Amino acid sequence: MRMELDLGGEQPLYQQIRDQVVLAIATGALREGDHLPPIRELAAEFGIHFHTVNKAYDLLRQEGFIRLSRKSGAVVHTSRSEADTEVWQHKLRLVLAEAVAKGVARAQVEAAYRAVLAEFEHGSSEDAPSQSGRDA
Amino acid sequence: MRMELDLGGEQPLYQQIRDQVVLAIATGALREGDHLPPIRELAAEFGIHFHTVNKAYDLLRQEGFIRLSRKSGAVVHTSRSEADTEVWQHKLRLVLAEAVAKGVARAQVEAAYRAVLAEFEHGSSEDAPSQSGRDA
DNA sequence: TATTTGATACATCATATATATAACAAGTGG
DNA sequence: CCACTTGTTATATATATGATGTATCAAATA
Repeated sequence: MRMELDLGGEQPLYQQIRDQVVLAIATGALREGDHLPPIRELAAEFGIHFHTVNKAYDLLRQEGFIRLSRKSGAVVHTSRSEADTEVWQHKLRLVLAEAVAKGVARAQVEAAYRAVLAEFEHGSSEDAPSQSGRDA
Repeated sequence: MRMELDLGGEQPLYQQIRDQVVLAIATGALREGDHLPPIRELAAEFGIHFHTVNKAYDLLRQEGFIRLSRKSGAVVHTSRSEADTEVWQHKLRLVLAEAVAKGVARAQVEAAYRAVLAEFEHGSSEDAPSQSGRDA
């Protein structure tokens, strides 16, 4: 997976990493069982400290997106039962509120919604192979 | 409008205030021309410093949701040309990515989406929604 | 003039972010 | 056994952000 970080951006680096991974999972660039790069390796790639990457990975683990172990490193873990739906539903409500409050037409909101879901429609078996770190 | 702040919460107070106002506008609780409470008054109501409220109002002004003046105070300003669509579209993409990455069924995402938009349907202008919605 | 309004300019304190260095623990392979 | 990689943890430091405190200013108004 390719990742882009905005050094000196408004958003924290660990949050950016976390978001990129979530997006990669949603688009299918990362799938169940895929390995994320080791924290030191990813840190070196971006020229940041491994603690920052570690924080991002730890956050992803807390949210249930990956599993961490000294044995297998960071592994994508998508098979999740219905968990905290309130979290993303609240975020969805807020972002839609922003659009509506800004007077964006419902049709345009709908179009954006469809476009995003279409982007995340990676069926079940296609996509490009994930070339990240090591892989089994 | 009623507002609830989570003191000591994870999110900054000024961000919470900003979000509450945006939500109020989306739901129709706040409309074009409505006045927000003076910063000192709102600060006193929540027991926080007026600087915090001032920061929230300033953020809302930057985003174009309200207008500030010593004359009229803080006034809701919804009639706005569709400008930065990239901002909320990017947020929408991320929040939908979270849901998809967590394995939430598309039907459930759709239901949440419909429910939120229905909540924001305060019979203003815009285009009518496809009346094929159902409950969550 | 006195009051209300947002706007600013300082300051302090606490927390968050990011880096730096070091060490530890578990697993792998020469 | 030893070297290496992996995530994990512990300090420490520097900077940025969040929130408060105090004070003042500027424009509008009663």
